[in-house]
Amino acid sequence: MSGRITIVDVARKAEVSISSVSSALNGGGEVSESTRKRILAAAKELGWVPSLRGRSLSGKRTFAVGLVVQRQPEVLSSDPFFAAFISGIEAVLEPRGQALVLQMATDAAASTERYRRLSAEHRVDGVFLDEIRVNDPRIALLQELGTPTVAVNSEESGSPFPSVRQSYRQGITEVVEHLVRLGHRRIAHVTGAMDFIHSHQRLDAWRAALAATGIEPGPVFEGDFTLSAGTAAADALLTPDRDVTAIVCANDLMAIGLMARAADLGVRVPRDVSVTGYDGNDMGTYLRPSLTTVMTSPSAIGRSAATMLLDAIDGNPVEDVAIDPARLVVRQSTAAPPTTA
Amino acid sequence: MSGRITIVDVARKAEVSISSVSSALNGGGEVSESTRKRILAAAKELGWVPSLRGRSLSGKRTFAVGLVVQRQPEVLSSDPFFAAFISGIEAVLEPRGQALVLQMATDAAASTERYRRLSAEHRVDGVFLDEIRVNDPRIALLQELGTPTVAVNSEESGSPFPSVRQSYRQGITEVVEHLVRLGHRRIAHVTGAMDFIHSHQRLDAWRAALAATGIEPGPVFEGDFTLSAGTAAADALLTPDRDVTAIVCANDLMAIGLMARAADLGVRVPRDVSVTGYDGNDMGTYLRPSLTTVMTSPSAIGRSAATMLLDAIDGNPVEDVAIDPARLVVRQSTAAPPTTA
DNA sequence: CGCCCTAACCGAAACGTTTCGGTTGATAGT
DNA sequence: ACTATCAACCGAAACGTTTCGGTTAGGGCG
Repeated sequence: MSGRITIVDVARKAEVSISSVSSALNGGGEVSESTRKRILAAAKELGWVPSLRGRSLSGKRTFAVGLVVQRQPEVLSSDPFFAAFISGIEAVLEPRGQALVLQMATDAAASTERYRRLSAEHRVDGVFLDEIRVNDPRIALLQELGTPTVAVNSEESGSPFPSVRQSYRQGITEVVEHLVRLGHRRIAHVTGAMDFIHSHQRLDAWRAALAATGIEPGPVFEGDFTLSAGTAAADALLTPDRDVTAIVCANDLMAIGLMARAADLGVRVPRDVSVTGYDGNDMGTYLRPSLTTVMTSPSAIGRSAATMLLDAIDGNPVEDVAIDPARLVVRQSTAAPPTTA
Repeated sequence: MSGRITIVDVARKAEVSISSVSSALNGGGEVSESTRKRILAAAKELGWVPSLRGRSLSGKRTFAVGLVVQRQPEVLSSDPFFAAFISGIEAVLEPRGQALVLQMATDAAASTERYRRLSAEHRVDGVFLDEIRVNDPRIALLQELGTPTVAVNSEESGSPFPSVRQSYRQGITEVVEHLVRLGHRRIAHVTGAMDFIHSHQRLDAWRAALAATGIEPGPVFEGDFTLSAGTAAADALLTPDRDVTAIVCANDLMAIGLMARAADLGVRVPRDVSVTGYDGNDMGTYLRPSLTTVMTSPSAIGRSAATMLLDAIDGNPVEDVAIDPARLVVRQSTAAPPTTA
């Protein structure tokens, strides 16, 4: 109904050619100030908004960017990362008239396929690359497609795309130092799914921080970032003859799952064992005990990533961005180890 | 780089006209089986995918649908509803070659503005209308714009758009009956933000269920769906001289916040007070005590909504859909009231 | 006064599809 | 043998912009 008016109607009303209308809007060509005003007035009066359809065909731009998230629905539903990440992206996109195309994929094959189509159909001008995996096939694909891309927390060297990163080292070092200062000497780690590079990053950071304090690394349980992995970790680590007094989890969800199972096993947190998470999930504040964790900034990451991507699309040079490092937040789930030898 | 090939290249390679290529793909016109094969082979060999740019200009279709979510970032970050809802939508969209444009708005004005632009720019073929508010201005707007729209959990009569609904009555009735059966006679309610229609729906259902059992409604605390509203509710309802023995919360987040504060106040759940939520947040399973709640089906709602919207866009008649009602899930946070008079 | 320059504006092509009326050659009917 | 019919295919317009080369009128200059 309302979509009928086009640039032609505006041109007719303002008594100019359509090329002048276009120039008036985009500030491109030479239009006198008086006619520009007349044109804008006519456009406003008619309620004309340039159609993206015509615009993108002509201008080779879509004014949209893509994000493909690859998750098992299970993890997704309780993971707050993406909501905040996306809201950061949107905060940048909206004032610039861009839109976000969000797609979901359940496995790696589906995920690369989505990127391929996004690019082949010209649905977006650029994409975000997040949650990078070991030997991630999307990297080669996006390079081959030539689609402008911004990576999130990619590896610190050799990433072919500009990247925004929030350092995990400091936060995890702070966690370990915090535990050591409390007196812990036997500190375990529950990893994320090991096909993600950030699982390795966090594991390595945990090892390095322990090495720096001269303490032997405790047992490592291989998790997968899910709540249920946390309960499995509890079963594995909280045996009656355990010597572990603290457990560093690679994300909050696993820490929460672990604490739930600990309660079932009669292991008290933090009195019997200290537990830490990673992310800064709101929920952690409302657990009892509340969760000591490392606070990340998904929204800030989204803002930076979006800014970089739009710059890259415009053909401007883009530099890597480092967000202020994720930092330790001490809450109730950590305390001195039990004094019993 | 790879985006250069067009329908013209395919036509040339297959030695036909571009209109035949188009027909071969869309199954529309009359093309012999042999040439159709030849055309498809040529297309495949060249790796041609029809450009959405051209397609949408010509066909007046964008092959995208829009969702605007309006939330304070705070709530969003820990609310799992949207992730599951979106994944349900995507499950339907993807096989049909459609994409989801996701936008975020922080207040009502921004939200209507996003819908307006989405429509004016022709960025999408239709939209979802979710989290409907009392006197929601988006309803009149979308009617005026004429954009195909599917509503989620709209009011049961007088909605101008086809709607998918999951009944809340049964679940809340089950909650109340469950509590009454346990022996509770003084049952409070913590509402959501009262500008949402579903806050009223849940409040009314709570009242009705109590009325049906002949019990007077207990106190009502006006919350806003956030974790911190839950703690405020705890402070208001868990006074030392309280007579309330059970609290029905309008969502899980508030129940979780409430339980956290209850623990701080030394009020034991469920021994001193029973608490229930609404949604079926995964997290509720991993709290101790775990949360008795009403399990909703955001993913199924998303699937139905997407199916309906695509049908509406195709001009097919669309009927309202009712998802299986949300049902009570009993976990640890509910028990018999304390026996002390 | 004639020339060139420039500001201001216009016309038309181009972008990549779909669609629809038109053409062709073969087949069927009488 | 001639025409009506039909399957198969083609040509060109249309969708709504942007862009770029071209035109015009006016002004400055020698």
